[in-house]
Amino acid sequence: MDKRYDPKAIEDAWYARWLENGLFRGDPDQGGEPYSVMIPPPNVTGVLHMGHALNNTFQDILVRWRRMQGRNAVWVPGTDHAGIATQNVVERALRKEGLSREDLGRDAFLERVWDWKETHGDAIVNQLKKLGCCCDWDRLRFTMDAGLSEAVAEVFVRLYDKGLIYRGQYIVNWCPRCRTALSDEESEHRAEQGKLWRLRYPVKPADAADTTAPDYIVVATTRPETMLGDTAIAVHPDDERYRTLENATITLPLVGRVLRVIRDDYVDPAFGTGAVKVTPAHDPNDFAMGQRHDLPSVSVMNEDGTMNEAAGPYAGMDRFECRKAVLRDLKEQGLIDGVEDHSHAVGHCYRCETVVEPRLSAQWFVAMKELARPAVEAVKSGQIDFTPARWTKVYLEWMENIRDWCISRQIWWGHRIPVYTCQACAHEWAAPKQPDTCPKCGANDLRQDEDVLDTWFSSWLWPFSTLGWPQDTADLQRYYPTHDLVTASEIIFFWVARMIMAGLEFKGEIPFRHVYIHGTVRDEQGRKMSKSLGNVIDPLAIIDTYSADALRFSLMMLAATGQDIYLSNDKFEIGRNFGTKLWNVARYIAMHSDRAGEVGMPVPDFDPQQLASDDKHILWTLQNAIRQCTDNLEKLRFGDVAHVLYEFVWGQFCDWYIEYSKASLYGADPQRKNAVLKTLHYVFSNALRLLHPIMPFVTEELWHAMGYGTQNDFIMRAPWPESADDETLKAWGIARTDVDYVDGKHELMRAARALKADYGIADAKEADYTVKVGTPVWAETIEADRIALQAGLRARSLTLLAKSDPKTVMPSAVVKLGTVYLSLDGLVDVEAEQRRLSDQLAKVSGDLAKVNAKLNNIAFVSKAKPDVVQHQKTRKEELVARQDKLNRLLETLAQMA
RNA sequence: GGGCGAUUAGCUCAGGUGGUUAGAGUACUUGCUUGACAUGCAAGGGGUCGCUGGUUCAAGUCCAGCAUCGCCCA
Repeated sequence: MDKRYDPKAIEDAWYARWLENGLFRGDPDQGGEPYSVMIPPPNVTGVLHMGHALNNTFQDILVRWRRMQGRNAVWVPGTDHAGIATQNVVERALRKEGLSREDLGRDAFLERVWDWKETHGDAIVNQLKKLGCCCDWDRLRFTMDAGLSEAVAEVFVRLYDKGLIYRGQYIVNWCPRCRTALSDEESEHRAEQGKLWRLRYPVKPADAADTTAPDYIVVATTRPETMLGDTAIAVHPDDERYRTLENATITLPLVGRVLRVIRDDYVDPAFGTGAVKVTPAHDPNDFAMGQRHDLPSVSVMNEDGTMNEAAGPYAGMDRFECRKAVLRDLKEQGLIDGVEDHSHAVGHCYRCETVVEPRLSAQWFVAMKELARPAVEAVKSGQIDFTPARWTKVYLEWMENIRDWCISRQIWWGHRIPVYTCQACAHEWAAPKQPDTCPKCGANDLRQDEDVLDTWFSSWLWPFSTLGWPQDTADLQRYYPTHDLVTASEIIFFWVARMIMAGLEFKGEIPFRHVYIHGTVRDEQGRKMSKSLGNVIDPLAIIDTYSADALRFSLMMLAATGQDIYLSNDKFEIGRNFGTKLWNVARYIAMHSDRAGEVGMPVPDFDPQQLASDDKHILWTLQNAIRQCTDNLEKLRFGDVAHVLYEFVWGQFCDWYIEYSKASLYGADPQRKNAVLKTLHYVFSNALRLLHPIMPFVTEELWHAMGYGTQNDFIMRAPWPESADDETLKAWGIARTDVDYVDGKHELMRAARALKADYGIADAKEADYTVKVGTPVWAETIEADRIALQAGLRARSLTLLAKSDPKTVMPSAVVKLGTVYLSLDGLVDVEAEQRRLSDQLAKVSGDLAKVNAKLNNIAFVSKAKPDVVQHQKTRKEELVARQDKLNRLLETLAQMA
């Protein structure tokens, strides 16, 4: 093996070999309990960012793990057509050629979009491959595919025929730049510091002689330009202040329109002046009032946000320019009553960030209430659960207050709404396929609706449309419902909730069992990563510098369940260093092995006679690690899995067992050497498999380098480790006392090294040690383990004392197994030694006082659980023993001084 | 305005159902070209667990209030 680990040399190669061997392929005809995951389809315009890397690493871990467990696993990948975003991209390209989409016409434009998709649409897919994702690429889907389009049309027709899709004039979120309607979810509200202007509308009393009437009524608005479309003034029905205005004439300034005064509960009499201007064509609440009071709607804006003819002299101006002009003119006429700063939430287009304009237009909607009911039930009953559980509330909250979904978009790229109107008889109907004739009158002059559907109208079918629905396919039968859905909180409403509704409505079954919501990737300062902030960390650049494994492992180490992840470049050193560590330990093992392969798998028969306590300890610790990994994966606690493995591989295996093994591997006893090698390979081959889901590449490389698999026998399909049962451990002669002893030995060795360090002796330098064994039980064990202990301590000599104390004064430390002394060539610094032991004593005495306080408390002894009390008693014994030893050592020193 | 989350070492964070001697990574200090590894080894310093009350034999952990920050929905 190379001295240096070079991930670049192996990652792409292994990925290619996995592909060649069809290891990612799901086969519905194969046995095994199915396990399926649907990728949250990234936009076809997308470029892999850290959020994708995180999201897909989780999924890849789950799929690889389940596959190793023997499940019939499939991970279905794909992209969505991202209607608005993709159209924007292509339009931008056209503009460079001086063309607009209208210049091309609908068909030619769509051809251009398809061309673009064919050339650029695979970018993100290829990037997922760099990450190592084991998606079944043969099943790659695109929301505009023939199959998925068929599903979309089918669903539309079903809902239409059921009366759940309707068209109507409503206020929608309108993006003047994209020139399309958006759903409520696509309009992102952001707090903005705006202004609230108070405008004066002149009042002419019904009775000219009435002098009590005010000269004007004051209304407040944040969007003055909309006043051009006002058709009424509204006050609260109980508001006495405005009684006199009932029959007065209110004139709309600048326009001269006469406004009605209406009384409506919607108005909050305590807010502002208690009177509000009503603009039914430009505000959803005003629109509702308009409906209630039969008000005319005057739209003053064009699709692109410029003012139309109804705006009179302002026609042609942009809406913001018009705002300035209106304010200027009102000011000239003395009709501005005041202005104040006002912070309010303003909707922005989630694609282009343009300020959304509420606009009256004819759109298609899905009535959601009926669809939501079973979807609420599915979560309430626990059929579907969320991790972390708190998202359940968020989901239910939204579902229970669900609003109808605006699904029409005034763009060209997408699924065209399959509604046809007969030009002869005006019959309107929805059809899954383009009809030739009107089913009512037989005429063939038909017109299809011009709009396309919201992209999410195809994404919400994703869990079953990707498996072939509406055809009843083998895939569908085998892999639906899917198991885990891994996604971010941002799209719970957009996507997760809607998929649940669609699954239940069209498949009659939930689309997935578990929803795992992970956090958002942020920069060091906690800001979202964005191109405009320039704080993006590009996962591909990280892969290039540190490797995909390093990226994945680092992300998992940092991923606490559901919490946001704060990243900086140097965070990825965690994974890189860990990968290097793995590589080096493999080199070490390989260096000492002539015939590695035969001991990797399956589980070897360990001869208890041949196993030393350290061997038993690492074997026991491994079982523990296996249990914890499986357990944490089942609970979707990815961060814990990474931490368990890090601690096991580095903290236990490398730091202790490997060091311990050196004495045997460099030693002369072939039997010991053999037993240690066997243990090394068994532990390492298990560790590699446990690590494989997180670090697929380096584990595959080492699996082969170590000879654990034959040429075409990949770790990818090696069995997931199972912890040895009690019987096996017994057969190997492993008992709890072995583990306790080695833990105690580690403590002793650490204390002994600290003695060296305190006296400025390099760790590498050999020293003479004496150990006074504290408990008779350990005496035998330590004596039997003397060689290993001596080697571990780098001790030139090791004197074991069972009963007597050492004759001379030496620096010492008290540990569970006894007292360890360091022999010095020079003089002992008595004062320093006294200080050190006194510090230890102070700590021990402090702890003892706390333990005693508990045990002397009758309430504690009588009320606390017996095992808790027992634990404190045991601890007390330990502390007392330590205290005694320390006192004795200090006495001896005192005699010296 | 409503809801949710966060507040633990200089920094980034773990601490499922209350009982640990409060941990990790990183940064820092000191010493190490030890035969897997300086992308490393060894030893160390560093914490009133945001504040105030409460429940309990026992609170970083549960409850209430407050403060600061962040997110979602109006």
